[in-house]
Amino acid sequence: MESQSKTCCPMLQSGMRQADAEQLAAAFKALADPARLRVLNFIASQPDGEACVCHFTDLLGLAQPTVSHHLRLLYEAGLVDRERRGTWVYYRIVPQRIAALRGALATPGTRRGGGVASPTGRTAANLR
Amino acid sequence: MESQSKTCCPMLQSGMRQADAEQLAAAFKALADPARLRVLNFIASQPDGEACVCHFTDLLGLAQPTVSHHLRLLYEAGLVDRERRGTWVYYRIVPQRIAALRGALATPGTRRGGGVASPTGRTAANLR
DNA sequence: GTCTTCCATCGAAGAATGTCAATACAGGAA
DNA sequence: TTCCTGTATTGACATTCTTCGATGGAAGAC
Repeated sequence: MESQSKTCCPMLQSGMRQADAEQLAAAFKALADPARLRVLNFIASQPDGEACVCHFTDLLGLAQPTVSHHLRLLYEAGLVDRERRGTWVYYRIVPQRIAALRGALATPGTRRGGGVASPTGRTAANLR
Repeated sequence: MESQSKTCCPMLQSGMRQADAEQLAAAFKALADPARLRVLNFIASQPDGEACVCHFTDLLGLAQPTVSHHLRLLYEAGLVDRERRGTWVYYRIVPQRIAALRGALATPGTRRGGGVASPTGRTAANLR
């Protein structure tokens, strides 16, 4: 058998820049919490695509300030939009933003390996 | 104009259970770091779909134990697989796992709102 | 055997995050 | 105006995460 080569494998400098990685990571960080995922799921399950804050506390079993905190993170991440109507505040999902995250996980073209933000495709750029 | 109703909107109990949300959140948490995203992107950009650890330290500009820590998190999250060949250890992406996360962000059927793990579709169940 | 290289683990410091009680703010009703 | 209700903000605490230096283990070269 042929012996192992001296170096492990050919270096092929990747193209994902640090700034892109940080933006993408910030977006995924907003998803990386069960309470926030359940909020998003709940909004998406509503017939009119929106939900008011008053339901989230019961849904999550968390204190109201905690819920408000999570909603703020989702809002600042651009994943949800909000609108005040009278006393209540309604939240709805921003579909383009979700789609952008899905795109970052897409396998660009025919690449095997499951994707994750192509270096050349610059999928991360779609996020803002 | 008709006055606001006394309650904000009809409750529609969602179906995402806490356990599902926690599993999904754990997976997204593994993605929620720029270093780990760059690792995944780098692996995906390799012609043979794998990369050895020795390249990651230069790529990330982090200390070797830090890189090893991130690789461990990716491995424990099931996002990458590893194989020792001689002195070196090679990592490759687990495409099904990435696809499962992408599926959790998919809009099931014709639902508006961008998806996020359908309550009835049980996309989160595909993760393990 | 020893030496060297590559990678993982341990232990600790600092930063970030999740949670809640208390408080503040905004809008409608009386 | 005052009161009440729904939501956001503040401040504090506990937990988790990121990072690195020091150390340990595995495999090949000698």
